Amino acid sequence: MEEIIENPDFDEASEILKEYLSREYTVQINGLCTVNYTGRAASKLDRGERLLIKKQDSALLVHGPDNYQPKNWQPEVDSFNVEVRDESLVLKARRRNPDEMVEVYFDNISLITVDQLVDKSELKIAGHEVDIHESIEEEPEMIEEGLKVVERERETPAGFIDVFARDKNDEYVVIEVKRNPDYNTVLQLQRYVDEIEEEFNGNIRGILVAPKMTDKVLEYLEERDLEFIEVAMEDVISDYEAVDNGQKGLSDFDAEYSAK
Amino acid sequence: MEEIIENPDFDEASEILKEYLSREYTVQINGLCTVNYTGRAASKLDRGERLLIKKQDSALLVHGPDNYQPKNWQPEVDSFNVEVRDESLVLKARRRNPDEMVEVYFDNISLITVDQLVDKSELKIAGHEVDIHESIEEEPEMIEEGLKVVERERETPAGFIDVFARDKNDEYVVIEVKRNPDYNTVLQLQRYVDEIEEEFNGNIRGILVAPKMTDKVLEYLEERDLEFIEVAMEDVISDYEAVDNGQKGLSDFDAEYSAK
DNA sequence: ACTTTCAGTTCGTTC
DNA sequence: GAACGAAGTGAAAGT
Repeated sequence: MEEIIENPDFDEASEILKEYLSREYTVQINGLCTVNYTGRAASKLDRGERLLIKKQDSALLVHGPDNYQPKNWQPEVDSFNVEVRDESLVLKARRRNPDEMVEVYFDNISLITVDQLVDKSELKIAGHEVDIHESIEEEPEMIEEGLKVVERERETPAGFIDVFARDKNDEYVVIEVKRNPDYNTVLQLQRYVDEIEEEFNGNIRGILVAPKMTDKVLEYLEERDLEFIEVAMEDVISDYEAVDNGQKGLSDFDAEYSAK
Repeated sequence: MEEIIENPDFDEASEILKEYLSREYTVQINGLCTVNYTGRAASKLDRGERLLIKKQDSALLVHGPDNYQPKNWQPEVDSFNVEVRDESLVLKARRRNPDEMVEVYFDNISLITVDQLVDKSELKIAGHEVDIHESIEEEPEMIEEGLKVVERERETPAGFIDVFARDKNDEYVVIEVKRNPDYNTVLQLQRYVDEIEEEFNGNIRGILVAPKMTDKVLEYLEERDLEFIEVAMEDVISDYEAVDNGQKGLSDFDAEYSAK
């Protein structure tokens, strides 16, 4: 921990910020401030107590007391500017491309901490659409008995078909995989089926594979004689093990106290 | 500032966390940890130094040293659990609906701060799609000389038309507004035009209005004899004033030092 | 560098 | 509560 400063005056704060903002340090500022944003859109945030975080890659976050997402942010700041003016400390963070700026006017700063975090680890996520593709390719029978994958990412004039297969009767099957299927997914699948029917001059089955489904989308599918197969997320992430202590499921949780 | 504790041992940390996690305090923890997530998907994050934030509405964030977005999160935690086990402090945050859990295993904690932030202010944003709609309605000639709005949100079997208007020759015009237009936007507009042409039995103009455009989407438009009008974001947010000191644009920024 | 597609999307509004 | 669409979407992969 490089610096921990409680209730700094603006001159002191300004000095610290100028020293650390543009370098690879994680800077946290708790304070009372107003915030303006101009760029792709425009926003203003009236006076309130907030937590500012400047990360080591120059990303800037303005967090309020609630909501998991920041009130304001800047994914990448090209230049910081700090000055003391009219009884307030002004922090400006600008980036080009797109040209946008976040301006923070501090009325009071209760805490500044400066730290250098070391974290080379990567976040590995299982359960994406691509994982479902792979599961199907490894184990086509999870979709349907007798199914054989012919080709993946087959190109048609309407785009790329996720999985192209043959069923147990040796008929062609077009499979579209979606994590969150909607009306457009159905239209897409229909377009693929139309293309393949034209190419092979016959009736082709179209199957939408997804971990969840809504009544409305199911209706659209049935209107077009398309099919739906549900895949359980557990099947997709089954080979996935948590890092520590075999914490694999949600079962061994014994709540001691509850939030809110 | 309620608490600032440097390098607490696990028992001390555990005590503080149990006291404040489930109450309306903002808790920040800097420390070395691994993180697992299980729920809608599954993820694991190997050992690294990170910043954890528990907000006053029980939202939980796990931030790494870079990237504006959190590595792991929980928008709303229903129950926290803290225990010291095998030389590590384990923090579990679970929510139901969807049922998911974030588990954090601390190997070391360098700082815990507890604060109560007061912020009732609302974030006001200008420049959304609805703002473009309103600008058109107030000043249709920003799109084209002689344009008159006939109806907004006109219903067709294909969905709702953003703006339905007549041009200076009294011909009907279908206007689709999009902040980030893509291929689907073009298809949508085409569907609306088809519907209106059927209803009025004649040729109808279709215009896509957007603050930006890509070459590819423009091609799609031209292939279908649809038109594109660019609106400047400045026109949409022109009546918008920043909170302090008349900071309206990006012009008065004088960089003192640059980031990265 | 631009385009396209997905996301533990999230976050609204509306029905 | 489900459904539909927008986001200062962001991020990644392909071109």
